[in-house]
Amino acid sequence: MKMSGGVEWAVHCCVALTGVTEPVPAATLARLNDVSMSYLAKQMQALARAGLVRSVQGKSGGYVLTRPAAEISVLDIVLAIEGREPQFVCTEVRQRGPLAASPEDCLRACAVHRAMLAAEQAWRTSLAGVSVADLVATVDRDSGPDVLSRVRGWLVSPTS
Amino acid sequence: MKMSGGVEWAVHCCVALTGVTEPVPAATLARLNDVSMSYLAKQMQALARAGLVRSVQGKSGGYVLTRPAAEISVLDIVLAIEGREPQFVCTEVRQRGPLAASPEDCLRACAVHRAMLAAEQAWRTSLAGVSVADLVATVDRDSGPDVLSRVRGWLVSPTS
DNA sequence: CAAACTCGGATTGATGTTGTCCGAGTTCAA
DNA sequence: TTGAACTCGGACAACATCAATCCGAGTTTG
Repeated sequence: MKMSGGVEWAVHCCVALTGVTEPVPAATLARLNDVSMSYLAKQMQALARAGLVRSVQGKSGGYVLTRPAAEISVLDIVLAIEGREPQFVCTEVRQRGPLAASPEDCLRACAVHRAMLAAEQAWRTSLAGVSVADLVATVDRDSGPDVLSRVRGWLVSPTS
Repeated sequence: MKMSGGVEWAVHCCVALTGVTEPVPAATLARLNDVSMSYLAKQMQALARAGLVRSVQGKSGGYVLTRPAAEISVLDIVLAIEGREPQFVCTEVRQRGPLAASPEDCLRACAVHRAMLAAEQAWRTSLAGVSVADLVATVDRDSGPDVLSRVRGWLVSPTS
């Protein structure tokens, strides 16, 4: 029930990529966050497979956001990294054992399953309501707009 | 990000234990659901450690609910099995790398962290709003009250 | 055209979950 | 009182998934 640590990196990378038009290599993003370059590359590949970023190969290649930040929700990123399978899988215990219910009585999901689905839906709705643009606005409000500006400038021409 | 399969068994066991005053052994609960006896015992131990059920040892021992079903939420069971650690752990990437923010600028949780916390809170709130008594009522409404009655009777004197 | 730089997937090690086992303790009955 | 059977409880392996790494395929650029 623990979320993959790569999700945090992926979200931070998406925030940093806002406002940058040139492709940014995975190695640059890794140095910015001081994390493993190879492993962050794996997360960026997952984002590319999900269509959130576009990968550009070649000498001055890297990753670019495919959509405006306002159209990328945190849920999109989480699903791209963690996968689309629901967190709770019902094994239909009511159809097993000596008092098994008949399959025709189990057309609707069982009560336990429905409670879990509702909770997961609430979770997804909350994440879907926050976009990368919202995160950018929050950071600007908290720490000032110059923080992200410096990050974007560093991504274009990294020093060190 | 996948929920432990033992959670499903634990919730079903709590539902089955409602209305039963005598202790029910783990072996009986395992046969009812046709699952591994030893592994279900592990889940029941976790419930006992969390104080949701009381374990009675000896010849006619077993497990009994400690509280009325209306006072046991699904969240209580999930936390007892999965643990109380939050699903998202912030590693404070903003304080790392060449553009690291100073610690005094990080007194409040970062925007990413807050979004994740809000989603997890929504998930917990949804689970906390469903009690075991609610699940019992739902099953009674869906399949009729005799289904759970037969289960309770079987738990007291199992055949086969 | 060649060289350098990029992404992409296949490979290995660490961590947590799933499943199993046997010993400590308690209750019941003789 | 004594014994025996039955219970829980924690310690023990097997499996799967996550974390981290490496090298090859492809592209751009000079």
